[in-house]
This record gives sequence, structure tokens and C-alpha cells, in this order.
Amino acid sequence: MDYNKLASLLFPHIDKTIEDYERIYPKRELPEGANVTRFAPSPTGFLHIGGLFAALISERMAHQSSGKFILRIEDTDKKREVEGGIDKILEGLLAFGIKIDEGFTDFDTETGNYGPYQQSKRAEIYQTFAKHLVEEGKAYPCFCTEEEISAIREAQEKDKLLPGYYGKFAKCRNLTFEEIEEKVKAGLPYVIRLKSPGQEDKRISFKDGIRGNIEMPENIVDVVILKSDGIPTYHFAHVVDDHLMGTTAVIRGDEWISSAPIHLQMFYMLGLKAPKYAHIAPIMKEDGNGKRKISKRKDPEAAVTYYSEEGYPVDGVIEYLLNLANYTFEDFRRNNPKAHWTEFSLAMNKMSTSGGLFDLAKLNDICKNKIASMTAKEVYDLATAWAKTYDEELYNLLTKDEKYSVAMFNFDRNPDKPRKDIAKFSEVRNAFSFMFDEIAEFNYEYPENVEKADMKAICEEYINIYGEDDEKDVWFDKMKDVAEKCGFCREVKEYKKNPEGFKGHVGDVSSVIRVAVTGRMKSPDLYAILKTLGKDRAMERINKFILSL
RNA sequence: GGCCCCUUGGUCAAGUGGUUAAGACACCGCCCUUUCACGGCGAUAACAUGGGUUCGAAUCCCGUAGGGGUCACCA
Repeated sequence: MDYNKLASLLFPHIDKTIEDYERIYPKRELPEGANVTRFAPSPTGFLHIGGLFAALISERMAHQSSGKFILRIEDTDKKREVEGGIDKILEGLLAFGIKIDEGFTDFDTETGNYGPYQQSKRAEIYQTFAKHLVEEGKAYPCFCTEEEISAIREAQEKDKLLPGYYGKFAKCRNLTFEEIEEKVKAGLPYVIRLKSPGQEDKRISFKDGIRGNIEMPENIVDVVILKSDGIPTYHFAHVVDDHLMGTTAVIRGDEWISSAPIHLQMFYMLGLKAPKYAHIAPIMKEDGNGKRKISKRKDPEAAVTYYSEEGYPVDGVIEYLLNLANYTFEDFRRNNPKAHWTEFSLAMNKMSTSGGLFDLAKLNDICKNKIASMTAKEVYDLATAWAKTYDEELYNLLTKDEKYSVAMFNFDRNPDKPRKDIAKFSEVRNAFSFMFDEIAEFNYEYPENVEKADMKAICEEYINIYGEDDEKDVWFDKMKDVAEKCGFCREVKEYKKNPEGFKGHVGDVSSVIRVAVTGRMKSPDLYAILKTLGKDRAMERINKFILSL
């Protein structure tokens, strides 16, 4: 058969050649060893935590090697596409500080010389490559209907054969030119299939950046490369795009391992060099006794928006992910407490090969440390930024008096003994509600071992002696004086030696004041709280407490 | 079902033929302490399983089980 004639029949509108595109998209000039990587999601909804993970790994591999990181949109399936899908992905990536060099680098912004970076806009390119394959007799049109395909599959299942369109099942493989021409002219829909040269008993092996050598049977299926609407399948688009865009390393989820032989075969048939592959393990979620891949449907924490909504510090989330990727990140952090995570050098071969469970407890710990290491002003800025979109009332309270709020965030913010009680900004409201009259709740938790009459006496006494300008040690000495006057021991140790001699100790007295002022038994440094509230408000609260007794 | 990947404490994991089998998180206990948090110390806790190879196996080989993935004109 005259393949050129067939190609012209199938692709009359394609006038460019592969060579033309090679000229339009020349080889990149990058330093030796620089990686070009890409994150290539399909816009089917929100950005998934696993997607962020993959994007982060790719971004790191590119930028730590002075390479480029591309965001390409794989929107070849219009059925699954979601409105605003691209923006949702971008929103997530940008929110977590992933720096994109090429492709969609910002909302409505496409940069780079290898575009378009949206597959739906690259139809002609794919068709040119498909045409080339047809010209070389390596691809052909297939007119089989859905029914015919499923009939084939049923027959194969019955005979326990490898399912798929191949060998003797590939009916359209041997159509004559005349038959094809007739069908095309009759307007029958068709797809373009790869004429796979693979053999059932042959095996192919490739080196995976994470798993090392992987060996698999060769692909023998005549996979579809162009769908009936002229849009490519993922497999074909991946091969064409990553070649043209100069991708050096394809980092993707391990669900792609099984189709790697298809991709390798396509590169081979096109005479192109395949990129390096690295297949990362999925992030899992505990499920009963077992684990499963974290799912968009069932798990709220699957969407990266969850972390934004909860107000996790973005660097905390990123560092958790880095920690999940390379165990050495922990050491890095220990040795470089102040360093930014971009200074960490990620190693592909240290990535885990099995899917790890997403551990919220660990995330919390990392985020607590992160927030504890910030200055009060930094916490203030991030907390208000979070509250602005997620908790307007809190935002207004926080920004009403910045100095006051910063002082509040500064409670116990001692570099040597940092207070670590907040993992995410949504916890601010509850943690500090007592600092704002508008949201404070005084459901007093009364100290169990102090009589109400004593509480009253302590409070009344305290109001008389509280001095707003007292230094901390003076302040606490006065607390001891109150203790003594009310029959409590000045020193805890002394009390423990002789518990019968006192009603309690100075700690109990402090607790009474603490409850009176904050409504709760647990709080940050009481001295700082009193100072920040101011004498009037503090005394007012103590009076209110007395009335509740 | 075929093919592929994976399997060390509750979780993340170090470990590449000889280790008292690290570390982190969580949990528990003690200490510090005016509460909480922080910090310090400590405890509990693991090589899926059966066979080999070897003087010696978490490490190498084979089988079994379990988990995951994939077999589309979805990515």
C-alpha cells in the first residue's frame, strides 16, 4: 500500500512535517545535567495532595539542577473537564509556593517558547506526528465500533487471552487503501492506531529513577493514538509533548508504570530519545485495618484547598511533603533550623517505593514547629491573611489593634522555650478567644481543690494589690502574698512537704486568677495576658468572676 | 485473571551478609514547672510467611500470603 497516499487521505489539512516542528521548538540550551521536568495534570477538579507532591518533586528536580519546570495542561478529555479547572490547579500550586517557569505560570498567563502548553490547542502538532507514522506504515485508521471492540474483549476474556486490539484481533490493520478510502468518504468515524511491532514473548526493561530496573513484557497492543475527534490519547500526547518540550525527566504517579512500555515503544517508533522516568508512590490513607490511595471523594484532606482552609502554614505542608519524599529532610532541618526548604537537596533514589500513609499528626508537629519558629509579627501577618478569607470576624478582631494582637501572639514566644500550641491558623480563634471580649466565652472551669469562698477572697485580695507596672518577679511575689493571706502556701515545694498546713499553694491561687481572667484552667503566661489586657479589663473580668461564684 | 510494583514498631522510616535493628511522629511514665505548652529523661513497640544459600540473613535466591496499580477513543 502507498502509505503516503493514505496519509494524505487521512490528513489532507496537515501541511507541516515533523521537521518543521523540530525547527519551531529547537533543543534547549541548558547547563550539563539540568533537568527539564513538568507537572501535567488534567483539569478535572481541585488540585490533589498527591498532585502537589508530584509537582513539588518535579519542581525541585528542575530547580536544584538549574533546569526548567513546566506546567502543562492535559485537557484531551473534554468529557471529564471541569470549568475553571486550570485556575484551580494554578491556585493550589501558587498558594504553596511552587515556582513555575514555563506553561501556565499565572492566571491567564502562558510563558515559554514551547507552547501552547494546553494539549487541546496542540491538535495539529499531534496530527502531524500521527501523519508521519502513517506515512511510514506505523499507524493506521481503525473503523471498529464500540460494539465490535467489546465483542473482541469478550471473546478474549472467554479464551483467557490478553485483552486488547492486537494481532489477529486487529481487524483494521490489514484494510486495503480502497476499503479505507470508501469508509472515509462514507464519513465513518475512525481512530488512528499504532501498528505495534511488539512481540508477545519479548520483554523490555527500563531504568526508573526511583525503583531502578523494571522489566516488563513488550507492548503488543495497537493502542489508539488519535481519537475520532482528532485529539490524541494521553500516551501519544505525552510522547510528542515531552519530546518537543525537551523534558528530560518525567516524574509521575506509579499508576503509569504499566503503560511505560507503550510510551517507550512510541518513542522508539518515532525515532526519538525517551526521557528518564521516575514513578512516585501514591499517598495513602488509613482505612480500617488497611490502607488505600487517598481519594478525592472520601477524604477532605485530599484536596490541597483543605490545608489552605485549615490555615496550615504553607511551608509546613511543603516540608511535610519533602519529609515524606526524603527521610534526610529531617536531618537537614535539624542541622539548618533557619534554612528555607529550597536549600534542601532532594534525591530521587531516596524516594520511597511504597505508598506511605498521610500522617496528619506528623503534619501538625511540623507545622507547630514552623509557627513556633516565627516571630509574633510573622504569625500575625499569616494569621490575618488566613482570617481575611476564612474567618472575617477573627480578621476584624485581629486587625482592630495590631499592636495588641502581636503582643498576644508573642505570649511565651521565647526562642529557647518556644510555645508550640498552634499547628494551623484556624486554631487561633479558639486558642486566643479569651483575648477578645467579643468572642470570649466565660464558662468558668473552677479549680477543683479551691473552695468558692476562697476563690472569692483571692480575687478580692488580688484586685487590691495588682499593679499594672509591676515587673514579673514583683508580680509573682504579690501573688504569693495573696496566697499567704488567704491561707495558701507561698511555695509549692513547702506545701508538698506539709500539705495539711495549708488550703493549697500559690499555684492554686494563680489558677483562680487565671480562670477569672481567661475563663479556663490552661493558658499561656498569665503575667503577659494581664499586661496585654490592661488593668481595667483584667479587673473587670475578675469582678465578673466574683459575681459568678 | 494476566502483567507490574510493594511488604522493618501504631505511622514515616534508617539499614545493601556479622548492629544491643537507628531516628522522627504518636502513645505512656517520670522530671522541670504558678496552669498549659516547651524542654529533659525513660518505657512499650518491628524485620509478612515458609523453604533454601551461608559459619552467619532484615539484607541473597525460590515459593506463599497480603496490600497497591494496570489491562479504555480517561488521564
